[in-house]
Amino acid sequence: MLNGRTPSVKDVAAAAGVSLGTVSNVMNRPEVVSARTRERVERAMAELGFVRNESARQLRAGTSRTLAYVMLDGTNPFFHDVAQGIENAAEDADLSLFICNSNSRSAREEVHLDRLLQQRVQGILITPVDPAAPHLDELSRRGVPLVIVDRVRGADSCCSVSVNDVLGGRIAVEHLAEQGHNRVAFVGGPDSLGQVGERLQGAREIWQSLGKDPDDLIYLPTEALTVAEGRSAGERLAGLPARRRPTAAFCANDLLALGLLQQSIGAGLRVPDDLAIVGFDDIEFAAAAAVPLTSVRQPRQELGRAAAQLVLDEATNPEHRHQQLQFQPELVARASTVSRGRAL
Amino acid sequence: MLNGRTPSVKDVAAAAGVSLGTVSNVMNRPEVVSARTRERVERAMAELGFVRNESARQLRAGTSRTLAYVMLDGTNPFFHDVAQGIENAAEDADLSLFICNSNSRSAREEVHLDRLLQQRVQGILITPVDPAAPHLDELSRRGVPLVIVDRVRGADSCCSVSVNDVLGGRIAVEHLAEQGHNRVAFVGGPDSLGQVGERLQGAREIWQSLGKDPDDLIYLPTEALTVAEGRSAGERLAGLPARRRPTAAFCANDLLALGLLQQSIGAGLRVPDDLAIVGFDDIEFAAAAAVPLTSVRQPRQELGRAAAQLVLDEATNPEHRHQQLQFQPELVARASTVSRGRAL
DNA sequence: AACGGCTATTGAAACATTTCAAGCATCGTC
DNA sequence: GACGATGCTTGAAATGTTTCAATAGCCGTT
Repeated sequence: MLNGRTPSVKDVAAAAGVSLGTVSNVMNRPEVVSARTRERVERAMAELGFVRNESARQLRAGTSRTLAYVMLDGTNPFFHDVAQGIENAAEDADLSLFICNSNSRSAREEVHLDRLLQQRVQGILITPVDPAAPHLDELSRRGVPLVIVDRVRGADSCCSVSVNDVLGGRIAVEHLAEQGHNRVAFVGGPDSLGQVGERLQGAREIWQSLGKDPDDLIYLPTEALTVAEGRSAGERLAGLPARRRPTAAFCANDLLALGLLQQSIGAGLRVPDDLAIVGFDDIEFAAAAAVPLTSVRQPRQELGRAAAQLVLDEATNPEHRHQQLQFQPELVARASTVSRGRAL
Repeated sequence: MLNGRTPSVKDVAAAAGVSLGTVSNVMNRPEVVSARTRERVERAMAELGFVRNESARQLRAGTSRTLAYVMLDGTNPFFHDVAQGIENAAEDADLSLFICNSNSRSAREEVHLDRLLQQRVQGILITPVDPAAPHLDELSRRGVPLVIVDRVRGADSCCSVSVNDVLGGRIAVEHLAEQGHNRVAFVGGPDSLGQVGERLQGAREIWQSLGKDPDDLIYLPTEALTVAEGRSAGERLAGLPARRRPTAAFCANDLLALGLLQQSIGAGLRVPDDLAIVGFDDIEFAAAAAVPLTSVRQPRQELGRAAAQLVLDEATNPEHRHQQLQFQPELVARASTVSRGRAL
């Protein structure tokens, strides 16, 4: 009767001598069924090795038990920390988390979103390639709970969770100025990326308000936010004529900073004495670098957790209002900007 | 008639003036439906914004379109590279990939597996906390296609994909011996971890066959394979009396090696002149370290891709035989073992 | 005009669950 | 001993697809 099939509620019901509905009740509202039959049903389940079919459950109940996060760049540990924060929140709410990776490709992002729509996930968290992409509007229009992570989107068409990147740029450069640097490079790009633009803006603002010459804040553009690009920026830096060469660099993220650090040390520079370096994100490897990296810390896990809470609110609370949450970054000073034995 | 609901095949059929079955055919075997009606149906879908309900599809068709990977440690980039390899293979097969993370906790692993069973995923790839855990047998017994990644399991109860860790240990230590080191530390632990034990075994084998004194291969145990543990190992290393202190260290993975590297440089040692260091895995940050790290490379993405292919074979090919695939590791020599300007 | 062979479409059953109104005991109360 | 009330259990409908046997239409042959 069960020939090889994986057992269904029907089989359990038969084995326990009760009806379908009772088995379902045991799973979904155990309090309405008497202790005696509950126990009988549970034993039957265990004996048969019954595992509830989630597709059928979801089809009938109309509600799924999963959240999804579409991350921007799988090679950047920052996003994995964000994902971990989401996962923790999801675990608390007894939900599963689907993790996808767009690898910064808009087409791939769209494929993932389409599939998530088919899965009828409860909500989608995303760090988008382009926050203005029309396929994101599409989601809102469909009424899928949506939260933008680490970016913001025009108007309040949906929730977002981000970090004050302008402020991040300010504190990074302020720190360098305090250390006595008068010629500083900003390494990052492409500046069409929201974060890069804002971190640069913050850097320029504080530089100006400190009364420094704008020409002494040098923009060193990169093609991407990777270690390799950081190295290449280092080479360009070394190629500058000595009187124009900066004594410090503020990198738009830690991967760039690590690349720059590596290239500089390899070229015989002393860090921080010949070149001070500040990164952004404070990923785990920042502290673990051979010269521990000063960095602007974002509350990565917190970011993910907050985003998950927003998406759950949107999914469950009918009076939900879209919010733009913003966290404040914080400078973590380490050896890459502060000489050993030299007081702050 | 459609009041707010998300449209179903039925709505599409009505809008296009055809039957349910035809709409389904348009999606699943477009070749059997005439160009004219196909076009009509497709227009109706676009107008209504129809998105197929995957739960219903899966319930009826009995087959899901997802694979799952349960990774061991989300903080280790190695596993993300493996995941990327799986993802690529999944993409080629037009499947989605569910990524879970057990964070080395057996209980969490079990929760994930249970949920994946409920989802009726096509197959499960896993780097288990303990390859002998009974809940893995449970999966095999249920007939879920299963592949163990980066570990092996007794007998041929299921497929596995791994790297020859004994050989990895041999080539690492052989390389150090070639560089003239006569006193070498092995850093890693706990040695209940399969990889750690086998890498250590390989190290001991080659050490002996080179005719060196076993007492000069020093085992420095760690609690986990993390950067912090690497630093702590560095402190213990520094604490050894000079005549017993090794001139080289072979670390069971790159995170340990990076921690050791950082601690050593911070303590004023020159790498590789005072201490040569070899890691294992060749994660991206290995090459990017301030002293680029010599490491034993595992074909990480290849590992994932091969595992995905095995699981797909098991899922689709009735004549599938379990296989234990093993890749060979390869030494990547960099500055952490080879002095600049000194020929290999 | 009947027929056979195509191709394109249809209709109904099936998938495994949840939900809910209705039914059935059992019990205490008058 | 009738009556509600209470507490469990049941049976059937509903969810959105896919699948497949059956049918309808069409064309060319005889």
